Amino acid sequence: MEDERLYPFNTIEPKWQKFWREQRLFNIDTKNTANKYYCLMMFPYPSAALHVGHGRNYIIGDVVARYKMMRGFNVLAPMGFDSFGLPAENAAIKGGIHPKTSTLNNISTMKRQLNQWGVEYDWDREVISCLPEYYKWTQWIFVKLYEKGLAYKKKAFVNWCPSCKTVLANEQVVNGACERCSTEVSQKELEQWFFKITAYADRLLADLGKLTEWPERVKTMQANWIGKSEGVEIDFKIDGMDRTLKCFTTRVDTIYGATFIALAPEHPLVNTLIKGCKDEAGVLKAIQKMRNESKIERSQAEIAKEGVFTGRYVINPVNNKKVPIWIANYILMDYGTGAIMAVPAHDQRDFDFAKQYKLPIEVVIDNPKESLNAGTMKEAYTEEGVMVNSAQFDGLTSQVAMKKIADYFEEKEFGKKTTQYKLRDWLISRQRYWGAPIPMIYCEKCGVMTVPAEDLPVLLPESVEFRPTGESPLKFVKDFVNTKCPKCKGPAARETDTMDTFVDSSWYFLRYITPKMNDKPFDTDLVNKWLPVDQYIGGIEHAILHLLYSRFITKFLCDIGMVGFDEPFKNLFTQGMIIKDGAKMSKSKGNVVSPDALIRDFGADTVRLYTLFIGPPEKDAEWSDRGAEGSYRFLGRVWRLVEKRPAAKGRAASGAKISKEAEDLKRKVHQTIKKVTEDLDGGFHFNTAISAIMELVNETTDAMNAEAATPGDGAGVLAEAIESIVILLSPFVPHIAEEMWQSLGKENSIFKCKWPSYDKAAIVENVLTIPVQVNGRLRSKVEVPSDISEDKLKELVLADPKVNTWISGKAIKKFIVIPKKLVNLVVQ
RNA sequence: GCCGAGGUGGCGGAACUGGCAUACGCGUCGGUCUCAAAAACCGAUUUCCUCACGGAUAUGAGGGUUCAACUCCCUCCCUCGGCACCA
Repeated sequence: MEDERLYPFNTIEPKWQKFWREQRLFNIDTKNTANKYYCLMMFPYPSAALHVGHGRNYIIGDVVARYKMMRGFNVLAPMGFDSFGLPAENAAIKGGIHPKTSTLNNISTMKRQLNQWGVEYDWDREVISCLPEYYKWTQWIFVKLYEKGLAYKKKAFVNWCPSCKTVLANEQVVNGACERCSTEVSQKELEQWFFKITAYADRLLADLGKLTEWPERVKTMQANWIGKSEGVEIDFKIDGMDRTLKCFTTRVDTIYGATFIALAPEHPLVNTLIKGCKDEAGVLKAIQKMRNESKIERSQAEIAKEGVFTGRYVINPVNNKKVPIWIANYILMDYGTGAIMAVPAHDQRDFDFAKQYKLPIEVVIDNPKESLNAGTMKEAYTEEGVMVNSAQFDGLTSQVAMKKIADYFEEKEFGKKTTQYKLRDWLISRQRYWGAPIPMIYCEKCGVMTVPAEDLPVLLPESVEFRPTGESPLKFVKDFVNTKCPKCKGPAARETDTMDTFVDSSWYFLRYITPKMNDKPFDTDLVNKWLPVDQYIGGIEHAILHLLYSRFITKFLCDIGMVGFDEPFKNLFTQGMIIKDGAKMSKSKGNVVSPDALIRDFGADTVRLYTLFIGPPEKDAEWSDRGAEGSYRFLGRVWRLVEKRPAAKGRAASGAKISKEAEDLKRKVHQTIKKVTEDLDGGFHFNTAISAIMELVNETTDAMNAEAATPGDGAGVLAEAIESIVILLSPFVPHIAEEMWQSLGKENSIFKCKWPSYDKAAIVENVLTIPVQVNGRLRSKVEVPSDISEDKLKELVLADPKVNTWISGKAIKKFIVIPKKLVNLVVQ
C-alpha cells in the first residue's frame, strides 16, 4: 500500500488540519470589521453520515473562504446545526434513543467528517438550534411577532401527514405528498399557530428586485410562489336577499359576459343560499360530495368539472341582469373570495363548465383577427381584443376597458381594486416534541398570553414518552403543561405545540456574529456591520422555503429596529446536486458514495479537487470514481514536479534577456494567474480554473524535462512556475499545497500569503499564429510578429503556398483581416 | 398548460463581445518499464474517405442573417427543474 501512493497524503492531511486549528486560521474577532467578508454555508440537519453530494456545498464554501482570505479579507466562515426536526424524533419512536442523544452524536460524527475534508470553520461560533441558549431566542422572536400581531392562532384546515403524524406548511407539501416521507397528505381541521407572512407579501415580492446577485431561477420561483395578481373585488347583490356576494376577478373587462357565478363548495354562504330551493336535499348531497373530495384530489390532476345550481341569482351591477349562482368543484375556497364571476367566452375553465351544464356563452371581447361566434367557438378566447356587447365600453380595446371599468366600479361603488396573493400564512405549529416550544400560556381567567421574557427559554422537558399518537408528547408531561399564570399566579396551561424547524433556521445567520450573547439574541451594532451576508451558499431545494422565511424574519426584525437591513443575503449561490447512476444519492436507492473510503485511498485533496472539477458547480453532475482517480493522478504529478524541481538559482534578473522557451513558460504562468483569478472573482468557475492550472502543470513538466535534457536559463522561470502552481491550487487542495509550500522553503501558512497578481507585460504574445480562412474554411496558418501591419500581413498571407493552392486562378472578392485574430479571403 | 434552465466526441465538460469547435479530465487503443501483471509514464483518439499528404463532415432538427454562427433571428423537437382549476 505504502509504495502505491503517489504522495503521502495520509500523513500530510492530519498534520495541516491540526496546524490550521492551532494557528486559529479561521477564528476571527468580529469586532474587527474592516475588510469583512461573511461567507455562509447553509447549516445542515445533522444526519448520520455525509456523502460526497453533501460535500460539494462545504467544499465550495471552504474554497471561497480560503481564496478571500488570501485576497486580504477578514473572513467569517461559521458553521452550525439545524438540529431540531422530525427524523430524530421518529428514530426515537422506533429505536428508543432520545432525540437529543442521537442528534448530538450525529453532530460529532459530522464534525469529524467535515474536518477530514479539510473544511475549516470558526468553531468558536458554532450554533446548535436545539440547545436552550439558542432556542431561547427563537422563542423570543415568536413573542415579538405575537406582540406585533404577526403570530396568531386559528382553526383551520391543515395539511396532515399521517406518517409523520404532524401538520405541514403549504410549502412542505409536494404534489399532494409530504416533502419528507412522500406519504399522501390529508386535511384536518385543527387550532394552529400561524405567522402572518402574507402581511409582507408585497415587500417580499418587490424586494426581489434588490437581489441582483441572486440566481434568476430562485427569484422566479419565489415570485411565482408569492403569486401576485391585481384585479377588482365585485360586490354582487343577491336577488331576493339582503346580502352581497364578493367575487375577485383579474378580468373586470369581461363583466358583461358573466353568465353565471361559481362558489367553492366550502363557501360560508352556501347553506344560506340553498335553503328553501327546489331540491334542497339533493343539492346538499351534491355539495357534500364535492366537499369530500379532498383538497389534494382536487389539485392533483384536472378532474372533471362538477357543479350544482343553488336556485339563487345575483344582479350584475352593470346591466341589472339576473345571473345564476352555481356551486362548482373547480373553485378554491382559499384563493380570492372563494367565489368567481364566470365568463365562459373568455375563460377556459368557465367555458368547460358552461358546455357541460349548457349555460349561456356570451362574447364580449372580440378577436380582431377573426370575429368570434359564441355558438361555434371550440375554446375560450383569453387574449386581448375589442370590446363588444358591453354598452358604453364597446369599441375600446380590452386593456383600456379594463382600467375604465375598474374606475367606473369604484366610482359607482360596485366594488374596489384589490391585489391577491397565492402566498398563505405560514403554519408553524407542530404537534411534536423535538422542536422549540411555543412560548404561550393559557389561563382560564386572564386568557392567552406570552411567556414573560425573563422566563424564557421555555425548556423542553427531557423525560418524555415517545408514542406514535400524532399528538405532542408534551401534552402528557404534567410538569410541563401545568404552570402558573404570569398575571394572576393562578393555575394555567402551557401551549404544547412546538415550532416548525424553519423558524429556527430563519435567523441563525444573525446569531453567528455574537454566538454567546445571553441577554439579547444578537448584538445589533455588530450584526449591522457584518450583514447582509456577502456570500450565501446552499442547495436549490431551499429556493422557496428557507430563503423566503429568512427574508420575512429579517424584514420583521428590521421593522422592529433589531437590524438595519431588510434583505439578509447579498449574493446567493445555489450549487447543483451530485448524481450517481442517474439519481440523487440516497440511502434507499443504495447509490450513496461515502467520502470515507475515498479519503482513505486517495486523500481529501483528491475528493475536493474532483468535486470542484466535475463540472460547473451550479449544475447537477454525475459522480465517477474513475474521474476522482484522475484528480489523484494530477496531484501526484504536481507533487513530483515540486520534488524534482531543479535547484533554483534565483529568478532571472528583471530585464535580462531570456530564452524563448523561458519566455513562453513565463507567459503561461501569468496567463494562468489571470485566468484563475478571473474565474474565481467573476463567478464560481472552479472547473475551468482547475483545467487552466492543469495546462500550466503540463507545460511546466515539459519545460522541466527539456531543461533537464539541455540545461539553459530556465531554472528561474521554472521556480516561478512551480511556486505559482502551488499558490493557485491552494484554495482547492489546501493540505498538499501547504506541504509543498513548506518544501519550497516558505515559513508561514500558504493562506497567510498574498494571492499573486499577473504581470501585464509578461502575458503579451509577441508572435501570433493567425489562422487563414478561404471562403470561411480554415486553410492555413501564418506565424507573424504581433505588431505586424495589416498590409504586411496581407502580403504574407498571399505568399503562403497553402493559401495559393486555394486561390489560384480565382478573383479575390474580399480580404477580411481581424487584427491579431484571423484572416478570411473570399474568392470566386 | 405556464415559467425557468438546458441539448457540443464513447463520457464529464471547454469556447471571450459572432472569429482556429471539441481545451482540461475520464474512458478506449497503442507504446515504455516488467519474467508477467498492476501502478506510473509517453503517444493517438469527432465521424467518414485516404498508405499517406490531405479532404469531406459535425455543436438536438430545419430555415435565416453574415465574409464568418455552439454563439444572433425564426419555426419545431427533446430533457431537467419549479408552479399548476390561483379566477
